[in-house]
Amino acid sequence: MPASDPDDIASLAHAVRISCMRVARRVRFDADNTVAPHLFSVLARLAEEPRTVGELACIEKVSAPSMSRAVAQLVEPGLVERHSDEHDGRLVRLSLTDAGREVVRTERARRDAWMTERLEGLSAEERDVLRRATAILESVVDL
Amino acid sequence: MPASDPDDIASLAHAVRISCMRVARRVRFDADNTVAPHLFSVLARLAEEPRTVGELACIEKVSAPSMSRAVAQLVEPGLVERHSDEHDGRLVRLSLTDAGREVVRTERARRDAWMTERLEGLSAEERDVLRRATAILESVVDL
DNA sequence: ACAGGTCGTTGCGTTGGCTAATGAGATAAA
DNA sequence: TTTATCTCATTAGCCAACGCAACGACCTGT
Repeated sequence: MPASDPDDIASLAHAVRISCMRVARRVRFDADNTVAPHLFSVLARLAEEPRTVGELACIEKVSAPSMSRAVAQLVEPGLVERHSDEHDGRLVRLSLTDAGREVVRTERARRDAWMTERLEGLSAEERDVLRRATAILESVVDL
Repeated sequence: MPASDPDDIASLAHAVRISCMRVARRVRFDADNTVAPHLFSVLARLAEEPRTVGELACIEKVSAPSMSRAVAQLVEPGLVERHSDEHDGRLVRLSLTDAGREVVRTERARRDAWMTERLEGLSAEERDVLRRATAILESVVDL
């Protein structure tokens, strides 16, 4: 049986990649963002847990100076707080303010709304396929 | 039956969105690109079929001037050709050169390689789920 | 105490995005 | 046919985000 046909897997890989990239693209575009995409990305990271500038720069794959500026833009409107580390004066601990958490919450709701709207047009079977697919994709990415 | 449970759809929407965005993110970061991302995106569109500057700008959701510059950057190294339209002198028909097609081919191979590698670890059933899921996602995005 | 390393910030050049304005060509009306 | 208008692509000029280089502040090891 052709279950492991290499060519088949390659074409599937292409299809999966294209689909995911298109979805991500649409989500980013359709959301007329309150916060700039790269700034929201930082907020989302800080929503997980407090971090330093260097950690954020590494996670977001940008240089330390770029992240430093991004953080400054989030501190200015009061979405992020700076705290100096007790044991190491060089470090700047960053965390969300209540306002920052609220921005993350509403922005996520808006992004999910776009997808929800489109999924409502699907059949129960199609949604079940997607449900199983997301579980598989998560395991693949986490790898 | 709970097939249309609104809450269920919302949580699925969130899961789908997150999965797709994570995959897209990983693909973008892991590929140390030969061609800049926004330029490759244009090449990929032209690989589908020849288009005009305006069409590309619309598809890629950028302004006409931005697309004009991007096209110029692709024409300069000989990846894209300009042809004036026979019936309408204002239009600039754009198409890939052989070199352009080669760039698309190798770049896609490199991007797909990451995904292929991970999909090889899956079972035939899991791959089938992904195959059906991509078809569904395409229809959802095209909507 | 001091030399070297790390963390964050600032200065500067590059690049891609936008809007406004321009030029070339099509199109419709007088 | 001539003129006005509209469309497409490009140019000009500005802004935002990035990276690199350089710096100041602060730890760490000798």
